[in-house]
Amino acid sequence: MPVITLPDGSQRSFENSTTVAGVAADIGPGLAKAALAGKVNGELVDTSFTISDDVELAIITDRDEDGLEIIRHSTAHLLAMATQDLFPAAQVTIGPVIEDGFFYDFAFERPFTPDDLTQIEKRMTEISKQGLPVSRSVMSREDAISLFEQKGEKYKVEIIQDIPGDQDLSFYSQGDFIDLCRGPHVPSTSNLKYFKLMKVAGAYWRGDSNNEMLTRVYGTAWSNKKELKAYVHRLEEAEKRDHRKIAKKLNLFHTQEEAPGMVFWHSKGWTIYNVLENYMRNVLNRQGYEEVKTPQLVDRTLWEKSGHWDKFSDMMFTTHSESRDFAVKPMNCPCHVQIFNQGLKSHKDLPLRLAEFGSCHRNEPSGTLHGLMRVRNFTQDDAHIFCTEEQMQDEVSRFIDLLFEVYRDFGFEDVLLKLSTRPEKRVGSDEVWDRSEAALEEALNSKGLDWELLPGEGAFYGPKIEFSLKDCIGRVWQCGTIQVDFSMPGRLSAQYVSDDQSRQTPVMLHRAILGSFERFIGILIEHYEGAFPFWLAPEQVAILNITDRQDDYCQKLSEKLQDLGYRVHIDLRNEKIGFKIREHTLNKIPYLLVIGDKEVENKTVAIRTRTGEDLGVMTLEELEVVFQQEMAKKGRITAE
RNA sequence: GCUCAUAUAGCUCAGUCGGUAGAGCGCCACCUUGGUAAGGUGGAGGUCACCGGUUCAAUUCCGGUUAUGAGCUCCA
Repeated sequence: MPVITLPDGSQRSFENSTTVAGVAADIGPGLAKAALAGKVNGELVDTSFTISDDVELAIITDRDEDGLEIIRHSTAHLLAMATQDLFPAAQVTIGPVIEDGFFYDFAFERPFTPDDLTQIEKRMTEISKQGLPVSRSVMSREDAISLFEQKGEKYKVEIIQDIPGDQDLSFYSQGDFIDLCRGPHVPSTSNLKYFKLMKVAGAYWRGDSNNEMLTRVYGTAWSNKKELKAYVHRLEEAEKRDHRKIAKKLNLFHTQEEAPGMVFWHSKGWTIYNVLENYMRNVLNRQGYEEVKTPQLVDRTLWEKSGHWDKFSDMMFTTHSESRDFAVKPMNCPCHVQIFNQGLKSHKDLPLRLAEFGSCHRNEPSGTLHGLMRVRNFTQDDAHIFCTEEQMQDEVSRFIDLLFEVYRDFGFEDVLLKLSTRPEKRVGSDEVWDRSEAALEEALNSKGLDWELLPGEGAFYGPKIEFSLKDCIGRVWQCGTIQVDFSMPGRLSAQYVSDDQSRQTPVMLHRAILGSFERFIGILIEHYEGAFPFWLAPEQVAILNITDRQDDYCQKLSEKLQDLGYRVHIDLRNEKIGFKIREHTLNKIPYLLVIGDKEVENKTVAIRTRTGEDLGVMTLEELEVVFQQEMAKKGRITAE
């Protein structure tokens, strides 16, 4: 006689064992219809789950986050069923839930076309309308293997064979479709109504590029029509933020076939770049970094010594002169060690922080290039900190503080942190890896930061923390990083004299805050949707005359503001004021100064923002105050 | 690098079931001197990405190349 405790604390008792669906029906017919699954003592189960003991139970509907996830998971099954209905030769593999939707990977003799997707989606709707019951069953491994072998589903057989242990496996079927799955699933295909297939793509079996490529179908699913529509709308809005589109409109940069993965910076984009570089230069100087500059072309032998040639030679651009091989530098660190190695260093010189805005080239695979986010020629706000092992922790900690301080200047509050640990292919002893991983982890934990562990994702020479930001459609891009390196200083013979006169090898920390200027600017464009805050805007203020009677005044005003260090766009064209305002507003210039006879007479400016706000008329002195406040604020979100 | 898709004027895009192309915006000239998101008139501008094939004829069909886009793999 089970007693069931519901989330609100109320209890219901039943004569005999019942099911989740039974409890829902007991509460009310509305809930019975809406129930998608249950949560029994914190564990998600199907509505058909039998309850015979006293339990805590929550009925899951499409209003719960868990409910939405179940809908997406079940929709992936619906997709697989529809696909096999239409293309019986297609083999099923995996179909997980992802952010905003799901996908399913199929093995088929040819990739699906957009037309196929339309057909599949139509079939999914039909199956949904049939309201096929979804039922769970349990099979032994042997039975499961023979069943799927008989069906010719060799990928499923492989998956089943890889599940460890001898426990029975659960299966879900709807109509004559059956799939291996842990579940839970919705009780009926009629619970799946608001979905849309989004795109086809290739994906490697088991994520390994040595394996065959499968056809992946992406879809999205929601609990109601409104949410589905909102999602589609959100995607359309995000597309407008695409940095490649905005860059064209605002004339920031372009790329062309002759230089794939490299950027032709136009004047306006390059202005932003320079503002960023000078900003970082100031930040780093204040933090005790020394700026250096090292060669673009360096003899192959240095890259062999550093270990990079071994791992990355095929991704380096090389050139040849006077019977020597050179590589265009893919990174700055070996060069910085060369500077460190000039002159005997003392422990009193540490930590020594060498910074360089070094332009690097990497021959990234063509398929990975992406606007400004992934390029073949980029410049990092790169620096290497040479320090003792004792100093390492403090340097890492100081760096993290600095990074967050810098990010706040751009209004970034949402930063994803990841700690990547030792990969299979690596240099250095396990003991050294233990210590460096612990140092990074401790630095994160001591600040109480949330972070994600990525086992095996570290660089070959050491573990790293990555600081990532999201682009307009939620893709995550790594920007900042700090990496511990116990190996390269030794490989390149870096040494210092310790306080006991012995020669020691320093630890090297590789670190960048913005990461590549290219990528960071890409993120900034999307973050601000092209409306850069005053301190970053390529043109900060536009001066517009009403008629040519005000030309002289406008010229003098422009010179004055330029002398004060502001970036001025002066527009004395013979156009109507409305036309000019529209144009410069669309170009997202933060402030527009309108100058007519009245302003000339009173030595004032009429000021208007790009958001259409009229700030009235003010003197040059008052204007300066406005501008100074803007400069000081940078891109910070003022918390009030 | 892999899979699929795409490539037409400076930009956004239409079009040709095979007979060498069009719109809007922008650009140029002239008129207009106009007070807060588009004044008027006229004009110029394209080897339809590149290389081959089929054809009397290819921007259009087919193949290849390059670049771009989405995803996968990779990212010192």
